[in-house]
Order: sequence, then structure tokens, then C-alpha cells
Amino acid sequence: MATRCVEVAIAVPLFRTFTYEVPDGIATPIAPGSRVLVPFRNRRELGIVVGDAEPPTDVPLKALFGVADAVPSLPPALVATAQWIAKWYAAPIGITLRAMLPAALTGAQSQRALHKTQRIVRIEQELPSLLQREQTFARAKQQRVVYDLLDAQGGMASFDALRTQASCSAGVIAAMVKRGLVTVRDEVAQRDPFADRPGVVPPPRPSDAQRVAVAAILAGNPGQSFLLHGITGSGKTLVYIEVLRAVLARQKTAIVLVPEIALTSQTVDRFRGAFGNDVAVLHSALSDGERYDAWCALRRGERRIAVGARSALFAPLERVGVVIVDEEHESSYKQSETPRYHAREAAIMRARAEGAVVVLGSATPSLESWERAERGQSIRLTLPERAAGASLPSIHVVDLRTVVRDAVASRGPNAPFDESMGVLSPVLARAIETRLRRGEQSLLLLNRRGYSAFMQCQACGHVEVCPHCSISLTYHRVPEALVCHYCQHQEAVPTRCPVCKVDAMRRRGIGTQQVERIVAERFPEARIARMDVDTTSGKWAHTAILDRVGSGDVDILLGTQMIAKGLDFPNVTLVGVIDADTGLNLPDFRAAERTFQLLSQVAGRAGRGPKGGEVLIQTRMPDTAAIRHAVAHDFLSYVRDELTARRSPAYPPFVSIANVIVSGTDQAATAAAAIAAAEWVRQLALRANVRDIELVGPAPCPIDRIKDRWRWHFLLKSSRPATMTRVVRYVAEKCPIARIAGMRLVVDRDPVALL
DNA sequence: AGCACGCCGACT
DNA sequence: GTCGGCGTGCTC
Repeated sequence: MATRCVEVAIAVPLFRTFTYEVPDGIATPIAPGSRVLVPFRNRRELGIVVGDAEPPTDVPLKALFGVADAVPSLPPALVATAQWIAKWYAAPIGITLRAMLPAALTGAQSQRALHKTQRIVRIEQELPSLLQREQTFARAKQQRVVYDLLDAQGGMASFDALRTQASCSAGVIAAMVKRGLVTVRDEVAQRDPFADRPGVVPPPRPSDAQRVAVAAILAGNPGQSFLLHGITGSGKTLVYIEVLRAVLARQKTAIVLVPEIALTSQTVDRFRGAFGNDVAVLHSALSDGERYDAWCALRRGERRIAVGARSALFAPLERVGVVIVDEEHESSYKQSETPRYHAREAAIMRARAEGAVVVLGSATPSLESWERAERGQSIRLTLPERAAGASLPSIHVVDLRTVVRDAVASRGPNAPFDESMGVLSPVLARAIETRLRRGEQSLLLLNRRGYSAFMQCQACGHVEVCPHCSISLTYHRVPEALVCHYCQHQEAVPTRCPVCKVDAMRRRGIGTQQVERIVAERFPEARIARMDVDTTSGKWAHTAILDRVGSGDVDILLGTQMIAKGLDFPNVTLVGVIDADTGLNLPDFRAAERTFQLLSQVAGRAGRGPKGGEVLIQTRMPDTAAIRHAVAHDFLSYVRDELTARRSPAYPPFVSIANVIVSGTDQAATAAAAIAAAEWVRQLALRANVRDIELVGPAPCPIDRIKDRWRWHFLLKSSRPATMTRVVRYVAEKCPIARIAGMRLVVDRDPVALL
């Protein structure tokens, strides 16, 4: 009998697999996707079988130790998807496969820790009214804090987390147990932190357009891709739900990808409301144990729908009938570390491997998806109207230039310039006032990037920058410090300029905290909530803030990009964009695309109820195409303009691009290495006679230093994807520059940003 | 990624 | 004389 051999991928940065002999003791064939324990470099490593292999003739074989899975950890379609990702993005196959498994299954550590019990606190006695709570907790302020926290988290939380959040002693909770208000129990628990979130009952019946879309999707051939273009509020989620219902009825399973931020919001509640415990929510805030539980439930078929961000695409489901990618234009679908895959593209590939259909939904589709539909590679479905007869909000531009001119004209040239004018123009202020009077809610968007407060010397112009990264430090009021947006470096706020020594360091620009102050001063009676990275660090912080907005406890919600997406509050009738220009001037070919998407998305938050809505966009560049088209709700004109701009110089979707980033700790050496790497690629193309590839650069990256590493990059462009595949693979695997000590070379195919 | 092998400076 | 620096090369 010939020796049986399998091909095994190991999580090392190598573009190859290894062949192992299967010892006689293992009778049954080992299916692809199984984890195996193998000898590797005098160590025991976990590898993943990708297939059978012929024994190599040139090297002596080692035998594997054993098979770790009774059932393969990865179903066949996922192994196929991994192979596609590894090839397309020039990622090592072993690392790609490892990225598909929950951390609990990648190490050789004990499984014991995974099932450890957790002390869970649950509300025992409901106190729905505020009056009841005030009576119950008359003097017990700490208990009240604990109770409210618990309530905000769905009535259940882990003991430790709760103590940390409330910063109270264990005695406080013990006292509450004694009073019968809460219970504490050790639970091995299906650790599903979403289990007790109330589901939202799906709305009535679908509209005609929604029914047409659902029918088309359900009639799709295996592997067929659909672009669901539905304006904000048109009810894409209902289409998803109807499709999911039919897919489950066919005894199939489904994957729903949403941007990370949407996981904390109403979208998830709606899926849970419709499908209850058939849904597993995969959230980045899950602990390893929670993630493992969810993974097992999917693998065993106990839950048939996986909802989650990017990596939920790797849900270990079989018989997948549909893969849905909501807000498919979102750049968070691109992974920023190896394997640098785009979940939208990988979703198309997984659907193909599963024989499933894929649905890409967006109000502002990516140019890639739009062009694909134009070329007939996917079917476009349109939801042209808002559901339930709601109308689109009216959008108006507030030209900040004239606001300042008017102020000067009315108060005279010598009147002190009031900085709050550029934040809260008279028009926007009046609009907010109206909402407050009517008891309606307002949403204010502050585009954070480039708009945070920074420190600048008024005498010499020096700006305080991070000593490790090339970006200005951001001023934070509470606690007062300068903070680096990239590496968390902190330092004290100076008053004296470190360069010219003049006592003239002043704050410039506006951050969310400062906007909050300006708004609070202008509307002292308003209840204001702020939502940005500073206020949402906790696992449940988003949910808590949004729940407050939903219950009407907030008049004005102020926040960064994260408030622009997916929120659906019918009482929000005003959306104000503090400054639409900030994202427009970034050195990135997608700057206009991003701005249009952001404005359209945030505008869509207004007027989702019967009262209608209004959007005010403050800008100093009202004539820019992206702003003009967003104001006119004119996606088609925006696409036409943007596609024209992408033809020359050529950018996606007309060419395939890859960003090659060289970084190192020494500035001159990094520059030299980047130039050498580019030259190496140029010579390679010449030698191999590769004609259809273009090289742009090298140049310093727009952010030329991050975490003490200097960064240079160059761009590869090709009109042929197959050429790009070959070239990126060759660069990633063979470029000698990567082997210079201390130098790093990253190849990012289909980048979403060039910063 | 790790980790061993390998050839040159300051220490018990 | 040895401990150990990290350059180079390999992993079935």
C-alpha cells in the first residue's frame, strides 16, 4: 500500500504548504479543513489540511501526530475561499486559514479555559418607572448606578465588568442580592451577550419594489451577485429579512455582513427580532470564549444565520444559501493586516464556492460594485423610494464663508472673531432651536479627521506633533492632555512654544468636546449626548447612548462618523454637518467618494418618521461636485462625474491597484530601500517582459511616520487583474528589500486608502 | 514567524 | 579562553 500523504498549511509567513505522511493508525481519510498536529522545526504545530498530496521525491517525509478535529473545523467552501484570498492578496495560506478560525482553535492551548464559568449578574426585580427607582434607591446612590448600568445592558452583565463600569465594591452588589433586586450566578452559559437584547419586530408588509427585489434574489442562480441600490430609508433591511426567511425555509443557512459600527445598533435587533435564536452575532467586543461559543453553535448548525462584521464571512456554516453585505461601500470591510482581504470581494468568492447568491446593499454603492453591474457581472436592483411613504429630507448648504462675511459686515471689521460662528452658524442654530421647541431631536456630525483641536504657536506657527508618528497631537479637555490619534502617546499641554520659547501656544481647530461646549452654551436647557471614540470605549457604550436617544432622553446627539450610519430614529428631524470639507482635502483618490458617501449617509438619518426632515451642510466649498450631488440626492450624477475622474489618471474600478509600503526606523535608509524596491520591481517587469503594469512613485506616504517607523510607498497599476496577481505575489514573496534588517515591506492590493 | 547555525567583541 | 551579539537561512 502506498503511503498516504496530505498537504498541510501552517501559520508561518510562507507562500507554500508542507507534505506529511499519514500514519497507519489513522484509518479514515482526513478531510480538507481538518486541523492536524504536525512536527515542524522540532516543534509541534497545528496545521490545516488543504488536500491530498503526492509524496515529494526530494525530501524525507515526516508523519503527522494526529488529527485534532472529529469534524473538519473549516467546511470545504471556506478552504476554497482561503485559497482565493491567499492568491489574490498575496497572503501566506497558513496565516489566511488561521484568520478564519476563532483564537480558541488556533493555539495548542488547553480547551479547558474556554468553558470556564463566569459570574453573571441579572436583574431579578424590574423597576420600570423612574419613580420606583427613586424610591427603591433613595439613599443608595451606588446601587442605583449599578442598577441603571445593568438595565442599560439588557438586564444582564458579568460581575467583573459591572464592578469595573460602576467602579464600586463587591459589597454593593452583594447588598442588592440581599434585597432581592439582582441575582448573581455562576454560568457556564451560552455566553451570548446579545441574548437579552429585545428584538425589534419587523415592519408590516414589503412594498412592491421590495417584493420585486426579494423575488429576483431568490430566483438567482448559484453564484449570482446582486447590487441592491436603495436610498437611505428605503427598507433594504426588510429585503434582507424576507430573503433570509425564504433561505431558511429552503433548509439553507446565511451570512450577513454589516459594518462593525452597525453591530451595536438597531440593525442587529431587527435580525434578532425576526429570527431569534437562529442568529449568532459575531462582534469584535466578544471575548475569545464568547466567540468560540458562537462559532460552535454555527458549526453544529444550532444557529443558521451569522451576523457580524468583516470576519463573520468566515462563519463555519455549511449549505449557505445567501451572503448579504450591507453597506457594501464601507471601507471597514478591508482588513488592514495580513491577510489584507476585502470582505465584499471575498464574499462574492465564498458565495460562488457555496453555490449561494450574494447581495451587496448600499444607498451609495462603491464604484467597483456599480461598474460590475454596468458590465453585467451582477444584477442591479433598485429601491427608489423611502418606505412607508416617508419623503427624503431637504438638504441645504450653509456657506460658512458668507456667514463670516455677514458677521463682519454687521458687527464691523474690528469686532472680535467669534470662533463658535464657524461651528454653529446662525442658520443651524435657529434650526436646532426649532427642534428643541417642538420636542424633536437633532443630530450633529463632526467629521473628526483633520478637525480635531491641535496646539499651534501663535508666534512662530509651530504645531505640536507626535514624536512617534507624523501627525499633530489632538487636544483633549477631559482629562487635559495632548493625545496622538495613532499610537495613544500622551503629553502635557504646553503654554510655552518649545521651538521659539514664546508663551503663545494656543488651541486651534475644533474637537467634539469643544463643539459640545459651544452647543451646550448656546442651548443650556438641551440634553446633549456625545458619541465618539472617547465616549464609546466600553463594550456596551454605543448601545447605551443609542438607547437613550431612542427613548427620547437626548435632544441633541453629537458625534463623529459613527453616528452617520444605520441609525433609525423617527424623531430625528434635523441633521447638521458641522464641516463637510475636512475629508475632501485628504491626499487620497477616494476623498470625494468618501465625502459623498458620508454626506448621503448622514442625511439619511433625518426624517425617517412622518414628521419629515431637514439637513444642513456647513461648508466653505459649496461648488464641489461631491457636495453639490449629495445636496441634490443625485447619485447618478455623482457616479458619472466620479467615474470620469477615475479614467485619467487611471484608478479603480478601471485599473487594479496595489500599494507597496516600505517602512523602517531610519529615515534615509527607508527612503533608499523604497527607491531600491521600486527599481527592483521595474527591472523585474522589464526582464519578464510584463508590459501591462505601471509603477507610480516611490514617495513618502502622506502620513510619513507611524509608531516610530518612517513610511514610503509606491503604487502598482495594471489593467489586467491576472497580471496584478502575479506581480504582487512575486513582490511579497521575493523582494530582497524585505530581507534588509529592520525594513518591512507590505503589499496592499485593492487598498481603500493611501494614507 | 521562530529558531538554529555561524562568525566576531568584552567578560567571569 | 567563553558568553553572546544578531545576520542568514530553513522549515515537509
